[in-house]
Parts: sequence; C-alpha cells; structure tokens
Amino acid sequence: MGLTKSFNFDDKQNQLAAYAKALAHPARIAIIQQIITHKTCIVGSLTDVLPLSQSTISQHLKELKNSGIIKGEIEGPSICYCIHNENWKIAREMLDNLFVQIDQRCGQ
Amino acid sequence: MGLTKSFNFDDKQNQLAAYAKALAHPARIAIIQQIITHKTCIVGSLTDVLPLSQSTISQHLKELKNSGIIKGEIEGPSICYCIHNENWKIAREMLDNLFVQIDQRCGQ
DNA sequence: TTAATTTATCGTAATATTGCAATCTAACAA
DNA sequence: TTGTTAGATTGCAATATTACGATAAATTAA
Repeated sequence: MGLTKSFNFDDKQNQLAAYAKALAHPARIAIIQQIITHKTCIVGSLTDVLPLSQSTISQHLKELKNSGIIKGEIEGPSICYCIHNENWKIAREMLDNLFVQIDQRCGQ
Repeated sequence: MGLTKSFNFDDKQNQLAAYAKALAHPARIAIIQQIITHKTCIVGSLTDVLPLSQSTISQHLKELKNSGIIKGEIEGPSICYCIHNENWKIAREMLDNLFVQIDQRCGQ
C-alpha cells in the first residue's frame, strides 16, 4: 500500500508525525543546519554544499516548506528561505511534550 | 530511486534523520504514547487500541526497535516493550541541539 | 501430547519517496 | 529585445514504505 491510514489517528498524532517526517532525511537536516549557520537565509549556496542535484534540493525544500518548518520569500533574483518560527515553536513543543512525558513516566 | 544517499552526509545528520524517521508515522507516535500511558510496557493491548492489523503493528514495533527508540523483552507468553532510555536521551539531545541553535540564531 | 495464545515473518499489492536530467518560468542585465 | 541567472516543475526509474492475510514460531495451559 504505502498509504498511511492517517484518518485513524488524531490531529496531534498526525501533526507530530508530519513534522518528524520533514526531518526524516539527512539532506533536510543539512538544509536546516545551513539555514542556521548562515543566519540569514539565502540558500543559493545549497547546491554548492550538498551532494545532490539542484532539482533534488528543490524538492527537499518544498517538503520542508509544505511541513511548515521553513518559509521562502522572493528576494530579488534569488529566494530567501528561513525558519518558520511560529511553526517551529509548535513542533518543538509537541516533541518536548513527548520527551517530558517519557522522562516522567519511563525515566529510570 | 527512493534510495537515500546517506553516505553523502555525516553520521550525526544520518542518525538524527533516522530518529526522526522512526517518529514519522502516526501509528508509531500512538505506540509510544501507549507505552507512556501504560507506564510499564506490556503492549499486547496495542491491537485493541490501534486501528491496524496485528502484523502491521508488529512491523511498526520492529522499526521503532531498529531505530533504537524502544526495546523489547520476552515476558512470559507476551513481550514487554519499553523506551530505550539511553538512546531516547541521545535522540532528545540531538533534537534539542537543533532547536536551541535555531532559537539562538533564527529566533525573532 | 495437544490446544491456545502471542508475536514475528513472509508474500503480495499499492502508494510514497528519492534522485536526476531536462525543461519551464520569472526576474534582472545588457 | 536577447541573454543570463535562480529556482521550480515535469517525467521518469528505482527503491522504500505501508498494509493486510496467511503462516510460522515460541510459550503456556490443559
């Protein structure tokens, strides 16, 4: 199948899984790290830094954008990608919540 | 292709992506939540709680186990799954690290 | 032993993901 | 206008994931 039965799960479970999925590829981690280190978010340099083709990188950027983790704005001839702070905060809270609950109930 | 070029990325990027991938399905989030709420970790009840077949659930458990997030021990006739605390801590630290860096450099 | 219970694995089918080359589009420069 | 540059999109191929039923394996109960 390959088709996730997402309707069987509640919104939070689906949302958290979606954020995790966005992070579930080393190239997307690398992209986020690039955004971090460059502070400002011009990302034309990604094609120089990542060992992937331009079209593949563009696809990964699209997935990060669709998940809500990053956002892109046209900036002259190029595009400026940066972290979507509001959504990122939500993702962090959801993950933190899981970690805290586990610490409380399952921590040794 | 569908084949991640993981050799192109460093160990930490691959490891973090692997942890994220383990969390990248609502059923696996739900399984972890069940482990949390049941405190102790008998998970035979998963087939009653999740809207998925026993074999599918077993597959998701296997993925969580392979990622290192949970571990399973034989306990009489059934199997006791619980959080793998050491690995979970590593996953949390890696994720926290990313979040903190973003807060520091990209936070508004 | 036989039967029941619990979980894993196998086989299969459908959909998703990853990746690249090629092409398209939009904006700027000459 | 024409050319250039930056990215996105399309089309394709290969692999991965998700899901289920059926079956296998291991343990306990009778």
